[in-house]
Amino acid sequence: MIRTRFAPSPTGALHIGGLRTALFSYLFAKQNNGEFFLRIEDTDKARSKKEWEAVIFENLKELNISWDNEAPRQSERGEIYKKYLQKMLEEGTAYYCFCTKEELDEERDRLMKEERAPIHQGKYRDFGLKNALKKIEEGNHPVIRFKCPLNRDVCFNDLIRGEIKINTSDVGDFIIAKDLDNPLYNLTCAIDDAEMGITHVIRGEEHIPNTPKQILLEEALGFNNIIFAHLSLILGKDKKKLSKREGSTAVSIYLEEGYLPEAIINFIAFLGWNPGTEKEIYSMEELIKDFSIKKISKSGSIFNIDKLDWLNGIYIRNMDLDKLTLRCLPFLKEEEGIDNKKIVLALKDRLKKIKDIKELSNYFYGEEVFYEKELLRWKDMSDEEVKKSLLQAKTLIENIEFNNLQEELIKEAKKSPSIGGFMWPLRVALSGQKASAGPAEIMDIIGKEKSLKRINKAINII
RNA sequence: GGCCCUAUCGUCUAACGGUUAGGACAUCAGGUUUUCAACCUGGCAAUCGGGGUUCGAUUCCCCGUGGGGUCACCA
Repeated sequence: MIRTRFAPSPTGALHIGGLRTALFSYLFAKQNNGEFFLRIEDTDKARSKKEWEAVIFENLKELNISWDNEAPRQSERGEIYKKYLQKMLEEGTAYYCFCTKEELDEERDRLMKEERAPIHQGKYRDFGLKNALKKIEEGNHPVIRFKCPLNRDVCFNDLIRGEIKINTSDVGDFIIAKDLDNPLYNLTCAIDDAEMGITHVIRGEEHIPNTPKQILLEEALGFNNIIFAHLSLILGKDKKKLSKREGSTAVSIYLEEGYLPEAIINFIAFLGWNPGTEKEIYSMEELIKDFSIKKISKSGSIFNIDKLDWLNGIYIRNMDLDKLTLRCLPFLKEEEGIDNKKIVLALKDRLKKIKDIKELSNYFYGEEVFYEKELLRWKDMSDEEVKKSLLQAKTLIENIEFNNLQEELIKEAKKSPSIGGFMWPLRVALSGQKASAGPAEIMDIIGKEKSLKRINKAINII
């Protein structure tokens, strides 16, 4: 059975790149009737926070990405890692290293100066466990390094990039644990992937340099091989990797702004993948069906918010009105006699994201609207003409039922010199806006009394 | 700097080695509309450079160049 996983560190919000990794892993597992797991990589005790963990869970749920089983926390698996570490130490695939930070820094600087890769040369590689243990007894605190095989090519077949080959001389004796109780990423990752029975690891390109390390660890520990697929990065406008630190990369921000989960998923899926047809609107079910790891593109893609806006607009327009209204409610005011559902209907075509409705709906509420007198003027009308037009509208409105407003207005407008000359001043009188919903829609929402009040005010301004 | 990844319109991308290099977003123009949206029609716009291989290269190979990643007692 195919098993994939998403293994975030709870050191910050779920970000766009992480979401895509999770999504692709999820899609791949589900389309193969496999399992998709979550794992919390919180070995960095200082930076990991339970709050972030909660946010990540919450965001994934809201986006409809569900996982199998409960997500294990690495911080609770210390004994397991310890066992493996001891085994490696005994078998000699790992060793204690007593180099000090200063020593290491010095070595690093020297190698850089020599224009070589700053890879630790393994001073204590052959020191021997017995000697090391004695040194520990004397009060030294070593780290644990992997004893990397010398000058060997590590090859793996990346599902997206094909064969990748890295020589162990470019890997070096990397640190796998600070001590027996504090294992580091590469070790815990290799162990957990094996213990969880992960078959395919789909992750970001930044992990390519970690892959040979994990493969070497797999070998040393006698685990099965895992198949890797490395996704290209999602880039910012500056063509640099989207950084966790920028607020705008946090998935939660997009959710809060009112990007619909379906739209976000659809958009993210198309960042670096497409079905090869011209179909662009995809539900999660359709994605599971059509997704193909072979069609994932190799080059990085820039996060283009314009396209998200467009997609989100489509989802908003296609949404059931009641559901959409429910979504909009947090951004709308409450006023007696005002039907918010009607406001949503009147404005939905103008929304890029749900939150937009907050600004766009202001003029429906309250008694008065404020604006410059000049705004009431349609093209080169004179003051008298504007006033006359508004009076004409006033008379009409006083004498009709609010049933077929649009029809009545058009009928009346056709009697005047120009339709615009009638409609524009009326619309501005009602909304106070250069751009707004139509006068009929506004009056239908705010009612006769408020409409007349606003028209009267406009007449007085002129 | 070493190692690794990568290269088609501004952006996301399509194209068994043979296409007028296609689509979408953005943009521009027109239509519709009282305005703004929405909607419809149309336009502009790309194969990084140089060598090969081949009858033929966006596609395969090599070398440049550009971009990115990584080289932590972070993950």
